[in-house]
Amino acid sequence: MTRKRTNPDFLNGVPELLILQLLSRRSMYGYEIVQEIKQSTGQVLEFGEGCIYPLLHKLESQKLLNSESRVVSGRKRVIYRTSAAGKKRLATSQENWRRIVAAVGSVLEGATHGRPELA
Amino acid sequence: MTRKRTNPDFLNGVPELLILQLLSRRSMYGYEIVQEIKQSTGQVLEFGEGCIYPLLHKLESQKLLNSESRVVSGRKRVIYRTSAAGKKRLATSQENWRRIVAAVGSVLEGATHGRPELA
DNA sequence: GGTTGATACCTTTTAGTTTGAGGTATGTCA
DNA sequence: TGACATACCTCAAACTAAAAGGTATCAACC
Repeated sequence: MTRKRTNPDFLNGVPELLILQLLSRRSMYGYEIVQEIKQSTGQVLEFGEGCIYPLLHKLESQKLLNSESRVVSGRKRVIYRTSAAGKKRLATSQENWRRIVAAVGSVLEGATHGRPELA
Repeated sequence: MTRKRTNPDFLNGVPELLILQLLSRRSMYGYEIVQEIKQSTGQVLEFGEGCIYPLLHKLESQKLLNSESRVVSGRKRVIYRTSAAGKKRLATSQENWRRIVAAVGSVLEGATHGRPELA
């Protein structure tokens, strides 16, 4: 309808973080990643192909991912995997994520200035 | 080169969430909010005035905030407070935040082991 | 008296990101 | 044959925070 959210709350940078994480465990191809994120978050996070594919290309051009092309039963697959540099980036990105989650949590739970009142 | 991040990772929508939260506890003015967020997060989050002021105006125009002008020792202050509608929005926004944090966490902590079953 | 810095408000421009819609092509199943 | 899932890809639109600039008052300092 009228509200078309092209850049929804709280999701900025999350696709990149998840891609680096998933591909550090095992290699996957784009379409698979889209499905995997959907499933493993119980449909809470759903990033479309229009989000994932450009990101894979960007991360690969930054040498954070390695890729390899295969043909499986007639269909082309491009298989990606997090590189060594990608794992470094993943580590700092994870830490950044946790720092921010903690900081937001401290405001939400009202741990401002020694005022441990009710929430 | 000094890369200029205009929309940094993980922060999308966070300023709005924090503003609604802070102003649901007590009324504050813009400049105060900027300082408060900086302090209460230990400098982890620092949103400039160019981010906060436009947001205050937007939230007020959406009736999520009430405002009141005062003059304190010659300086004008616009004091804001979260409205009833704003508290509703705050509640859903908080829940959304927690859902996303949990979802991302489930991927980040998702061990290398087998597949989790349906809930 | 003049300069600096902190307070307090505001706007404009810019860059980056997800979305959604669109496109191509193959294999499988009814 | 048609429909559908798979699997890849691209592009414009919409939204948001950052940065930098602007106005004005007051307190402190030399």
